[in-house]
Amino acid sequence: MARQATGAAHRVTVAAETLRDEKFNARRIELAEAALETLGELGFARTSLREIAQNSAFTHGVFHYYFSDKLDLICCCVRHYKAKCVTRYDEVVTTARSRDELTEGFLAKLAATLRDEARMHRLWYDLRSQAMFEPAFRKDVLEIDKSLEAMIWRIATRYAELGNRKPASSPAALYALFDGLFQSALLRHLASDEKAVPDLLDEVRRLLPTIC
Amino acid sequence: MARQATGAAHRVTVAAETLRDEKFNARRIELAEAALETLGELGFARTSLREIAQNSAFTHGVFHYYFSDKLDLICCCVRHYKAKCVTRYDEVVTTARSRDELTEGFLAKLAATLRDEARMHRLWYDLRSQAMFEPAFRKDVLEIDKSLEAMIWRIATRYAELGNRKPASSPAALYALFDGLFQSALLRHLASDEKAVPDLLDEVRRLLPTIC
DNA sequence: CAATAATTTGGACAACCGTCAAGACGGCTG
DNA sequence: CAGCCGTCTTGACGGTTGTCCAAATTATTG
Repeated sequence: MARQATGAAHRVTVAAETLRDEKFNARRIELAEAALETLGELGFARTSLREIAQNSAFTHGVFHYYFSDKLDLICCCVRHYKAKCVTRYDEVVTTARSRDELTEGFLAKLAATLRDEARMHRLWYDLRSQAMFEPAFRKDVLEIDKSLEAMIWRIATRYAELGNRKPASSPAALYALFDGLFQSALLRHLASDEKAVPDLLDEVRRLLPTIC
Repeated sequence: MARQATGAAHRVTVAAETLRDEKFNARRIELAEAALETLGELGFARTSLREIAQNSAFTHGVFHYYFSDKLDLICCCVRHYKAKCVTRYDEVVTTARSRDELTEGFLAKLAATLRDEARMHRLWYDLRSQAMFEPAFRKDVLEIDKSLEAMIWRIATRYAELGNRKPASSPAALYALFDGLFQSALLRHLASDEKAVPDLLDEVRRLLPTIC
């Protein structure tokens, strides 16, 4: 393609290219979303491109057309997953007018996401573990981890603010605590432990006043 | 074999059987230990029986003779790994005569294991994530998690005792906190983040007095 | 020392994997 | 309408996987 076009012709070329790029990217996300279905069901280790294609409306060739290889696809999946996750509690944080309101709103969302999106969450933990082996995943995973930490920190600071206090520990420690609790609860929940969710809620309810 | 043997003959038969069983089991552990080498290097998803065999002194057929299938082998690996892990801090806990002594002993071991046994630890996180997909892993993983929680609890109660206090939070919350911190530090360490270990030590040093 | 059992070997098998490429399809442009 | 380009389908490829098995080897027993 004529990269050296100038003036109006150049602008038209550029516009057409960005349009195509956007379309291309939208398709990538469509495919990534379909792949997430299967990945959430089977996990990274057991998921093949063919299985992904079979559980979707696409053929396995399309995936190779839009992604350079399997890692590229899964990186795209992880990155896309991030955007949906990080804003989960933002509405609760901004609308809550008291500590109790924030607590109950947070706990409700926590329980709902643990129950309804267990497959996506277990995929996240799977991929985070994969990042310990596969360098190609690390950048994205570390970035998502940072933004999850920031998400927890927003909740904590708002909770503290509503009590005219400041959080008693660092963002890293707070995130580690909630992440650890959630991970443990998720495993128990997936193992059909009926008490997993209520136990998590009890624990968090007890913990919140002590950390802020 | 003559199961209905009685008296002395019976006892001899039983003795021979248990001896054989023990030998059989010892071999299983030998094989599991060899498998752990490769599993720690490649992770669950990328490890095949042939790869395990090639990186060891055994042929791939032996593994199938001692284990009914791949899951059986890996379950055995996990179970064996457990025994080595859980006692890591016990000596420090029993010999420490002051809070500072316990703190420094704990931190030293923590840093050492994060640096020297990173591969085994990442395998543990990998397998714990696999348990969220593979029911066959769940029982063993949940059991190990419980005993790791108990391990942390022993440290915490001893630390509290040395200050004539009681731990300020539940065993589950304490374990979640330390596990979360360790997991995050491990990922950063594997990503060649020089500050991963010192940051973890700082965080734990700051945290210990606040939780007991 | 034979004979029986336990262990080990290494190859065969079908199924599956990621990757690739040749060609078909359909819309857009000149 | 012809030709091109981006998109997509389909099937084939070499390699790897878990599993199994018959034969060889070693250990144990009578």
